[in-house]
Amino acid sequence: MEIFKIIAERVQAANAALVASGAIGISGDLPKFVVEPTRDPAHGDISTNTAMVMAKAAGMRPADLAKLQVEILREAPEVASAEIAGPGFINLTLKPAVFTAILKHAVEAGLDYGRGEAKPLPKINVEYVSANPTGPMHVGHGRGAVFGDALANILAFAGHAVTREYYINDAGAQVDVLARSAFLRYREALGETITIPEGLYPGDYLVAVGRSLAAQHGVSLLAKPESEWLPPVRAAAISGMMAMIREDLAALGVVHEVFFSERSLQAVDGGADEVGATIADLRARELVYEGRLPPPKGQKDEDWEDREQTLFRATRFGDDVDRPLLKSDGSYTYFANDIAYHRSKFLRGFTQMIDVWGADHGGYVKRMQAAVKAVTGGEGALDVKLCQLVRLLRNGEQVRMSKRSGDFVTLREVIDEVGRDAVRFMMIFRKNDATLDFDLAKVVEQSKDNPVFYVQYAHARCASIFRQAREAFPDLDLAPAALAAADLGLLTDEAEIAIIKLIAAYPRVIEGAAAAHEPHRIAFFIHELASAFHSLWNKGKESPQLRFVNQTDRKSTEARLAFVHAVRSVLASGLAVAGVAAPEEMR
RNA sequence: GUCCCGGUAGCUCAGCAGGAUAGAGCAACGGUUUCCUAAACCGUAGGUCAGGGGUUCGAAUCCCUUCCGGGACGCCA
Repeated sequence: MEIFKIIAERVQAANAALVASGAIGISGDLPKFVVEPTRDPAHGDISTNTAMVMAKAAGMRPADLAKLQVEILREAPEVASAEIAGPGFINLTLKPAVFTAILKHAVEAGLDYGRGEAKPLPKINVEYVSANPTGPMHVGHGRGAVFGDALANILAFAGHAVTREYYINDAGAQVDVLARSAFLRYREALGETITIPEGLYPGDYLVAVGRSLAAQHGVSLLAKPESEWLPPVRAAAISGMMAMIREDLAALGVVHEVFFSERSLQAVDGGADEVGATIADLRARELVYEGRLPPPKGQKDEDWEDREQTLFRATRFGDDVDRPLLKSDGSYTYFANDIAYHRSKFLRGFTQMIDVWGADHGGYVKRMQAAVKAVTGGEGALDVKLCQLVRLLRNGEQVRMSKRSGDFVTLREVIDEVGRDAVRFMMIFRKNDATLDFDLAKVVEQSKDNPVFYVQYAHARCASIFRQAREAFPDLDLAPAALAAADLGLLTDEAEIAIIKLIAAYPRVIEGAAAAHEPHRIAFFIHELASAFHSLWNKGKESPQLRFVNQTDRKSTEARLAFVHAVRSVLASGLAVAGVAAPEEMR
């Protein structure tokens, strides 16, 4: 088990014993405390604030309380010494055997080190990308795609059952516009010269759709009225766009298990009217009513038409205003469809939902969370992760992305230029809610300025050490099981100990990143580990006795190879979560 | 007018669930290569955590407020 949890249990037990013996007078639940790694090695290995958080309830001074706790904690089998410091911290120094045991475990577990125990329930639905099927993905979509994918990886690694889902917006007016644009390309494919009017999609990615329509239908669609040609053209265009999007996603290494069609929620193409059912459901619980909304404030409201409409009582669940479900023409609003969609997730057994959206949808969060609460009867929870904009740069100069002209920079172009690994790593090497500068020139640089390279290089160095060892000691068994048997107590250098502590913290980092839904923590962690490792490597230049492979010292070489194997595993594990390759060499 | 996100070193950003003296990288300056990949490392310098109140033993972190930047605001998706 993870060391921080073990110590937390020791503290818990100590507190319980003190309460039971009457030494501390607290009734009911004990206050929550934290057990965390110390930042300063002078403070020992692990520190807890338990005395400080309990002091008030116990009516004691933190120091007095800590004195009682320390006496018990000192006896714990993992603890070498325990001291009270500062305003009442309890600092624990662990026995060296604890760290060698952790390292040994990491060596044996390899890529499984840090993996969480399988959690029985609840399963989690992560919805991400969900780019409209009206064109190729751009860089902003790419950020959401990588973020969602890495988040799903972390949750899965932490032990959750995860479903990765893509919501296809194939029901709105914009897919009709797409169909009309494709129809023009169809006519073009039949030999006409076309001009694409304002308001339609000009991108030449529809040319192929037009050709295949021409091949399939010949001239037969030309004579038909729009009401007849639109459905088949729309279907062809959507499937063409989705095929293109899937290719873009594949180029990023992103794979969804479920592609969910918005259209499938409606009474079209022979489907059931799930949206209507959802509204009826809510109406039965008096969460839908007919009423009027106040006009939006601070805006010119000349266009405002005061009318009665069908509203969802979002305010009852924390939203600012009730939200319309039907447009003036009687069709469903996008929001109504979205409620039905999230209801479908709930009906499919998901109580935990995560949506990854672009930041421009921030105004939509409250109402969607309100809807999820309503539609799940309070059983479900939705977390929305907003990804901020990506600014594309080249040597510090902003690259213009003009969607109107149809020649904007696509995600695919960026991947082709700098590679999947660079795109993926950079996309999560920043908090999701901060804007991201993505410099096309910098991310292909092979230097420490480029974090992608820096981390991969550390991994390659680990591999290089093993190649070295094979030459120096041809008879040495390099299998993990054999390495784990080495005398790990020989690893006593400060830098080595510091890295072992990082390795010990990895499971905790995974758990924290999974709980907070923050993939960037993994990226920063492996970057830090890589840095510590590069540093140790260079120490070997000045101090040959610190080198990993030491021809004259078989014992220490064995121990260090085990150590390097653990470092390598953690780097590889973190890179895998990020979806980035862990290369053996980088010549 | 309301709501959401951000404001931390000259620049780009971390800061884990409130903890001990606020950390990296870049840029600047100074070092390290007969030696496992110098594609790397070490050191120096650099801060009123936007401002002001509050809660707390303790605040960059939580609450209120002001300022600045970005985004959103019925019948678009």
